[in-house]
This record gives sequence, structure tokens and C-alpha cells, in this order.
Amino acid sequence: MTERAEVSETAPTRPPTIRDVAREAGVSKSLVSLVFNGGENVSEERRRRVLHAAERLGYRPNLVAQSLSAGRRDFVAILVSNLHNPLFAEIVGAAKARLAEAGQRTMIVSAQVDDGGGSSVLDRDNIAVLRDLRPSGLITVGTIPGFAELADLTATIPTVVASAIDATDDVVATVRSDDHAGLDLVVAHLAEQGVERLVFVGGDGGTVSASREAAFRASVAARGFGEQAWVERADFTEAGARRAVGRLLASDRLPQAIIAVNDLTAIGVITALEAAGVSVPEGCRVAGYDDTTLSAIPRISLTSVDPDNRRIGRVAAEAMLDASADRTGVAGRIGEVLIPPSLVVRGSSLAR
Amino acid sequence: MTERAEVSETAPTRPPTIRDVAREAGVSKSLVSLVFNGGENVSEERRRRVLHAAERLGYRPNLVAQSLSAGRRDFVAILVSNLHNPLFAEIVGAAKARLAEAGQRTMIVSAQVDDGGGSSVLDRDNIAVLRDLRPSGLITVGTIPGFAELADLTATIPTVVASAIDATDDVVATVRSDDHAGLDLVVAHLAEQGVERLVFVGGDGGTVSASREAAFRASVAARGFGEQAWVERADFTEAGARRAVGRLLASDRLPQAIIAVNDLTAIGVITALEAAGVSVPEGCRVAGYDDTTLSAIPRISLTSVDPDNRRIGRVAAEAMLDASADRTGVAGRIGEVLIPPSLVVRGSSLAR
DNA sequence: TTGAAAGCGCTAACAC
DNA sequence: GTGTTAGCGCTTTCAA
Repeated sequence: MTERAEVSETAPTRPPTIRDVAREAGVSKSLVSLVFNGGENVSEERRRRVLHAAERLGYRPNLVAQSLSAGRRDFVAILVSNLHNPLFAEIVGAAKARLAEAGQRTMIVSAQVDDGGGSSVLDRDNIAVLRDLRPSGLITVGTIPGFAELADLTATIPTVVASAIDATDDVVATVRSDDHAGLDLVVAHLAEQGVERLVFVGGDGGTVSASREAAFRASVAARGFGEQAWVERADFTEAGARRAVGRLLASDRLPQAIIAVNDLTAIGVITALEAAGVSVPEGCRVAGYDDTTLSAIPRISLTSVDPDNRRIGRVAAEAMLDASADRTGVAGRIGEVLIPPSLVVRGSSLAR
Repeated sequence: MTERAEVSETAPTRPPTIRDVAREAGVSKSLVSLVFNGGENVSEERRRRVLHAAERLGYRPNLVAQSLSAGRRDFVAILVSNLHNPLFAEIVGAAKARLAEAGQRTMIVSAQVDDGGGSSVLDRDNIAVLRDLRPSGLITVGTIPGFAELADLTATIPTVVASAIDATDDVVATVRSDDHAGLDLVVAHLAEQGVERLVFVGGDGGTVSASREAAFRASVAARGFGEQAWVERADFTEAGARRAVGRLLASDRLPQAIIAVNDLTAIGVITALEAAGVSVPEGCRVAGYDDTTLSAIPRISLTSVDPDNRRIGRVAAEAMLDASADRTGVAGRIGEVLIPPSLVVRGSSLAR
């Protein structure tokens, strides 16, 4: 209750506003605004005065006020699907770096959180704030559960989807790994190793998984595997992988190699195989997808497809930049950009 | 340039404002505001009218405007140090869930990004927006490089630090793993296994690392290891771990067990040992800290200290809640809250 | 070139 | 109980 009548010391007063700067510089608010927005028609002298005043006061424009006033602000929002997957961190980093090069501000927010239990749900709070902040563009990274709920955003600003297939009609571009190329790389590698019976574990749990399954089928068909290649359904979890392997073991139809939908699933496959006494790669070869840091650990040494995440991030950023530059109204729909992956061969697929 | 003179179809008009709702409901702006902020003194009938109008129009309060107008908004910001570490995702999830239980909104933003290369830097854009959004509280998760730069935030709103020791004077509470208890758990376990020569790998690269080193020293001193226990400096990276092990091997002073500052370092230790022909655990036992998902992978099977991250997150949230409730001005400085860890024993520390 | 004034969507006194 | 009136910090016509 005790009002401090006098500012006793260097009291933490509230940050200086544009008005403070105007007063200090002896000009009007609008001139200050002009200076800070790169206005051309400002005399050198006044510009100097304003800049000095701002410096002295430690003034920084309030982004929230800007956003409210201008109706939109010049920054692109990067929405990461979840914090668990280090894969996405790479993409985000690369995208942000590329945008920064072009002088674009960014804001990174997460789209999902654990719901206290284990599973993830859309973080509506975050999305709401983001919407109200009126970013000038949106890049989503990874599959986002309630993508449709972003409709008011995607409909009004250029949107680029990275490393997912969430795209609705108004998405400017989707940048993702070329799953067909990736799976063909693995299949070819295994075929070269003399593998003739081949299984894909995955396919459930999302569009990416489905896409990789289709890619697998196409590749083995093209290479004439026929009945000797099939799919054992599983989601992205380790448990799913274990069940799939369990089915293979039970039916006595163990293939010579298993390709998993991603690295985590691959680990599950290896674990299940070894628990059943089948050693990897001797008893059965295994390969994954994503080339996460996991696979490089010597004890794991997992052959995996490297999607080139940094490039995905960079290209997504560039698509964003293009779309923003293209102020013709009809932002050019770039469509899908498939980034060519490469294969990283490690112990899990090589016969000793 | 062609201005669409007439709204052709269900054109994506701009979102309804409080004014639209007021008009639709036939009341004033302020009444609408009152209704949406749980005002008591509103007649049932008007409240209904307002709510219905809002519903019809699809009105949602603009958080940015709220924030600007009210001077602060009722949400706590959760600042995650980096997206790479899944560990932090657990803490964030738990904190958010606890806050949600208490009816607190949250906003999760990342504090760092890759700078295009590999290393992380403070994401100033994100911090700036956050500051301007005027959150009612701040929870930081993990060590944040330029923590000092958050001064204007930490000075004005209650701040809780989770899983780090960044604390400046104005931090309300620091919630982290009890490193002393954790390391003593490992040391005790190894001693029980008959280990007499013991090394700690870590100590460089941050306050947490230093704290764990001190904890190790205290534990081995208390247990009378004397000259038989020492520290081999290394940072958090795998490479650092390899160098440390290299020194041990070169000096021919290989201990019977190595405790690493965290799981990643432990993996580096295992890799280096096995590359040199020393098998784990037979030739040398190894243990880590953090109990990340890595350690549970059977091929790794790393004994590790589980810091109970979900509890860290929950307690941090509760400290925040307490601090916010405590509107006496002098927010009670809770100080440090140490969460008791537990030991998860796996193959890497057990003689076969 | 510069300034005055209106307003972005909302909250918060203060009246009625 | 409910409406009126000022702003929050900034951008943006529109005049001067």
C-alpha cells in the first residue's frame, strides 16, 4: 500500500516508450516511429537526435504494440510439433538461420505438450497467442495433430510445412524427405548384400509412416521381390515394433532383413530380435530412417537414411522467403519439394 | 491492385472484436469484457446474451490486446533452454500440466537455437517478444546461456528456475535434482559391487557439471576412497568423454568403474573403452546421470540416476503458483528445492 | 519534412 | 448492474 512517492534509487521504472524518446529528442511520436521503420524522408539531424535519445534511454520498440497497431508484424513463426524429437531441432535451427540471413525475425514456439500422461496434445494456448501476434508467415515443423485448427492462420498468411504431409490446400509448400528415394536406397543396399526376403515394419500412425510404407512397396515391386517382401504393420513406438517382430517370429517367417519406418522403431526391432536370440546383423539385418544421433552410437551402429534435415530447414525457409516476396496476392503454390536423402551404412546391415 | 469491392463469398473477414460482440448483444464493450473476465456483477440475462453473441460470431479475446491493455496478462511463460534434450520436454510437460490444473495459462517458447553451425545461442527475438507480452511469471527449464539478459524479466515477475543453477538474486526458487544424493547413490552402489578404484568424468561445461563433480568428491571422501577416487575433467560432449578415457588409458590408471556427469558422456565413455578393447562392464563398470531414454535401450543398458523430471516440473510449477498467490509484494524467496533422485541399475554396472 | 489525431482490441476507473 | 471514458505503445493517414 505504501506508495513510493519519490523514486529512491535507480528504481526499476517501466521501460521507455516511444513518447519518452520523442520528448527526449524534442520531436513527435510519429517521427520516432518513422526513424525506427526506416523512413526515408527524415532529416539527418533529427534522425540523429532520435537515435541518440533512444540510445540514452535504452529504448526498444514494443513488439506487442507494433503487432496490434500495424495489424501484422514482420516476423515468421516457426511452430515445432514436439520437443521430444531432436530431429526437429535441426530443422528449426537451419530454418531460423536462413531466415536470419535474409533479415527476417522469427519466433519459435512449440505446438504440442505432454498432457501429464505420456501422449501429446495440441497446445491451444500457444496457438492462440501466435495467432494474435499476427506473424507474417508460418513454418510448421513435423506432424502437428490438430493441423486443421490452424486454419485461420494458414488461410491468411503464407504457410510452409516442413517434414510432414499435413498440408491443406492453402499451404504454399511442403518440404520433406523423398521417402521413395530413401527407401529405394535401403532396399538397393540390402539387395546388394544378397538379401532376398525383406520386411518393412511400420505404416501405422501418421501420414509419414504411410508414405514410407508406400515407398517400400513401390521399391520392392520394382526390384522384383514379389512374395519375398511384405509389410508388418506397426506404429512409431518401440512396443509396436516388438509386437511386429513377435508376429514374425511366431509365424516362423523371419526375413533376412527388416527395414523400420524410423530409427526408434528400428531400435525396438533390434531389441525384440536379440531378446529372442536372433543376433543383428548375423541373424537378421536391420535398417532405420532419420539417422538420429542414436544410430551413430557404436553399440547401436544402425544403418539409416539421412534425410538431410538442415537442408529441409533451409529450403523451407527459402520457400517462405519466396512466398513473402511474391506479393502479387496469388502466392505461388510451390507444392511439394522432396529433399534427396542419403544412406548411412553401419554395422546393422552388414554381414560380418 | 484489383480491389475486391464486394465480399464475394464467405470471405475470410478479420476476426470479430469485442465491439462486434457488444453490438450483436446490444450491450457495451465493457460488459463484454466483464463477462469474459469472470466479473461477478453481471445479470444472468446479459451474460447469456453476451455469451451467445460471442458464440455466434466465433469471438475469442485477442491476447495481444489484453496484454497491452492490462499491462500484464495472466499467463506464465515457460522458457526451454534447448530443443535437443528430450529431458527438458518431460519437465516442461509436467510443469504445464500442473499449471493447467490450477487454471493457469502457459506459453512455451524456446530460449536458444542452433546458430547454423552446431552450437547454441540465445534467441533474442523470442526473448524480446516474451518480454513485451508481459507474462505474469517465468519458469526457465535447463541452463540458459545468457541468463543475465533476462534481467528485466526476472526483476519484475516471479521467476522459477528448473533443472539448472542459473539463479540470480531475484529468482524465487530453483528446483533441481539433488546431485549429492544422486552421486552418493551411484557411489554406494558401486562400492557394494566391490569397486575400490573410481573415477568421475565431467566437471567442465556449466554449473550443473560442477555441482555433480563436487557431489562426487564429497561422496567418495565420506566413504573413504582416498587416493583411489579422482576426477578426470570433461565437458558434456562425447568427444570430451573420449579424451578423458584416452588419458586414463594412456596413464595406465584405469579404474574399476567410471561415473559420467550425464548419460551422453557415459555413452562416450563406453564407446572409448570398447574401442580400446576394454569391455563394459567386465573390464570397467560405467554409470550415467539423467536416465534418458538412451540408457534403457538394451544394447546400451546404462545404469543411471533418475532425477524424476516430471516431479521437478511439477514442483517448479507449484513454486510458481505459490509465488503468484503471495501478493504481499515481497514474494517469499523459497530458495533451492532439491528433488531426491533414484538409481536405476542396469547391465553397465553389474559384473556378469 | 514534420506533427496532430485517430485508432488497433482490450481493460479499468469512474460515473450513472 | 451497466455504460462512458481514458488510455496501453505503436502505426498511419492527413494536414501543415
